[in-house]
Amino acid sequence: MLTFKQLEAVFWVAQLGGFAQAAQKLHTTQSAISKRVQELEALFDTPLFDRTLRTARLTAKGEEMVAIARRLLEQRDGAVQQFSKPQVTERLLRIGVTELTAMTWLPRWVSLLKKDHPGLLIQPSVSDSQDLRESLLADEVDLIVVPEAYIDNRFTHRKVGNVENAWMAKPGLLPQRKSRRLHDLSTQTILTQGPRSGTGLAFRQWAQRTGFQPDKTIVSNNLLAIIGMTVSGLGVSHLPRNCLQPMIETGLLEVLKVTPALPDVAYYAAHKQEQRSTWISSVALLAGESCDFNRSFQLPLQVSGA
Amino acid sequence: MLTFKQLEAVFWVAQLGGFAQAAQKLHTTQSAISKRVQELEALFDTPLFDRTLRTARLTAKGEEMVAIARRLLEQRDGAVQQFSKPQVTERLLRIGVTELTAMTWLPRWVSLLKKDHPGLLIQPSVSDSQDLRESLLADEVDLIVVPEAYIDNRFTHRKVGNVENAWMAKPGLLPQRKSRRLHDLSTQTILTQGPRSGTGLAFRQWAQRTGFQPDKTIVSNNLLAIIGMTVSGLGVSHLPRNCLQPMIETGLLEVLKVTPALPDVAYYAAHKQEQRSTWISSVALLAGESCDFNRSFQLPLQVSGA
DNA sequence: CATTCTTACGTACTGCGTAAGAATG
DNA sequence: CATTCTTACGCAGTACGTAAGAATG
Repeated sequence: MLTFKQLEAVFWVAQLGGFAQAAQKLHTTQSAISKRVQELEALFDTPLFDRTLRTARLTAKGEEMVAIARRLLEQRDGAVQQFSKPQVTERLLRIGVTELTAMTWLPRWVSLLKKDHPGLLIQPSVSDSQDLRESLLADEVDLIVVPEAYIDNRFTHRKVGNVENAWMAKPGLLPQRKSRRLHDLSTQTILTQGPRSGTGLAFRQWAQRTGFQPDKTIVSNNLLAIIGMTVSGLGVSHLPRNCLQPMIETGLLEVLKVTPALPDVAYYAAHKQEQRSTWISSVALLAGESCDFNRSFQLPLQVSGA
Repeated sequence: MLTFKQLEAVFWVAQLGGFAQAAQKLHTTQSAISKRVQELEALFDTPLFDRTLRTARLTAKGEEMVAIARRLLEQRDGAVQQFSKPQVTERLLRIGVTELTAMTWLPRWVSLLKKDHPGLLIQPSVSDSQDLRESLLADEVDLIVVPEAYIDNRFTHRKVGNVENAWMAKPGLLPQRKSRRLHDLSTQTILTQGPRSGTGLAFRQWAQRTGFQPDKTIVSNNLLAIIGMTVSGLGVSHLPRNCLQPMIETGLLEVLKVTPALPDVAYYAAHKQEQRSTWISSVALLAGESCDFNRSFQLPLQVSGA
């Protein structure tokens, strides 16, 4: 069983360069530290320190473990700190959105919020849907806007908009044709988002259902990166249609008519049902009013000179 | 002391709706679960379950704790799984970049990589600099491109480029003037990135040194969101200059001449020094060749209709 | 009165510290 | 031969299981 004590041991040994120093730091003895490290080594059946030298030197696996330990310990300390502080400032509104929202209607929403609630401190953070959902559960944000799939009974939610998707590619990448079947795409490199993203998840599930299995894929966790790589002709991707209209009109992207068509994705604003709820509800309402995934935005990326 | 056992207890009690079920799941007794939960409640001096009901119901704080527990346990399991798998596929290249890189020269880099290494599976992930650094340490990515501040002795690194920053705002937001002092900005709302971002960190340190203390700030973790809000006139921000040239030319943004000037930020490609290094080095070299933060890209955002 | 959680108590065991041992430079 | 980590061993405290108690619906 992995424990924090073990992680603390390897971390501080690595940090301070010795078992003795780590022992002092953790208010225990060298012996205990040695044991905890050995437990960890036994657990994963791999040495973490090079014992041939007199002084403790990390192995490659040890380096990795230290990095993992640092992360887990930071997570723990952060969680403790967050949980310990009794209340968040009342005039701070932390909203979480995905990239697509950030690119389209976030500014308008913030703008309306500032007008309706002057003096309010707004903190918009952008992340993938799964991260946002977890942040909301852990009370790290007050309200999120995510695809339907990430909505949960525990949240109060309200639909804010719909996103229409389409297959896109660099014009000329594929032979010109009126329309095509999904199968025709499977030899192409498919650019898609990771499983932590709403669009990525929806696409994966849809691909599963339709039995679509592309040969090659490039996976990224970032919409803009996908768009950029698509524009550069690195592959075919499924992208929000309407907001990319200008890029289609200027000939940077081409919409591919493919059957069956990609599904729409519905977006919801969600927050916890608590005391602040009534107030937060008005924020969610404003989200619904300002939401517009179809507003066009222009070429966000250079065309690669490859 | 917070332990995984305690977290597992509250998590599974919440998940399965009872102490007895959780006990079964964790191969122990109700009594032990009860104790672990009580330890946690004592640790934070707050009830996690409502004991007035016959069946276990979470309190508000309990909900929060469950979310925190879920996250920490997921982190742990992920770490274990990652550490347990002996080796990553040799033909998979996982690169980590910041948003700015994703928006400017990532597609070109990927394009060159595909040309030089056909058949290579490329996985670009986009995140903040601190995240990327941690991911590299934990062997979750093979190579990252981040600002100088996040480079570490443990990494092999190579400079790839330089980013020139400037103060920007929506034209007309501030009274027209040839040039201004930093002090003149302190009454404006400052849009800036969070402390986990390279630019955000550099700015904070710089602000500290120059004694700049803005009245109001809007903090986000996303460059695109900052740009969007700036274009919408929500405040003044420090942004990469050259790549936003088209937005300046089309009158969406205005560069403010302010003394003292904002510092440049140097970007480096970094990777661990290991067996694969020689190969990875060539990837880093290509990064240096394709890097160009000054390539213009056009308006990535709608103008807010607020 | 059945179900669900808490409390009490005796036990087993894990993890700790002391101190001696091994290895290195 | 001093320093650094490991091993051995006995001890102590912790966490556990059993079983009885309290509270709820």
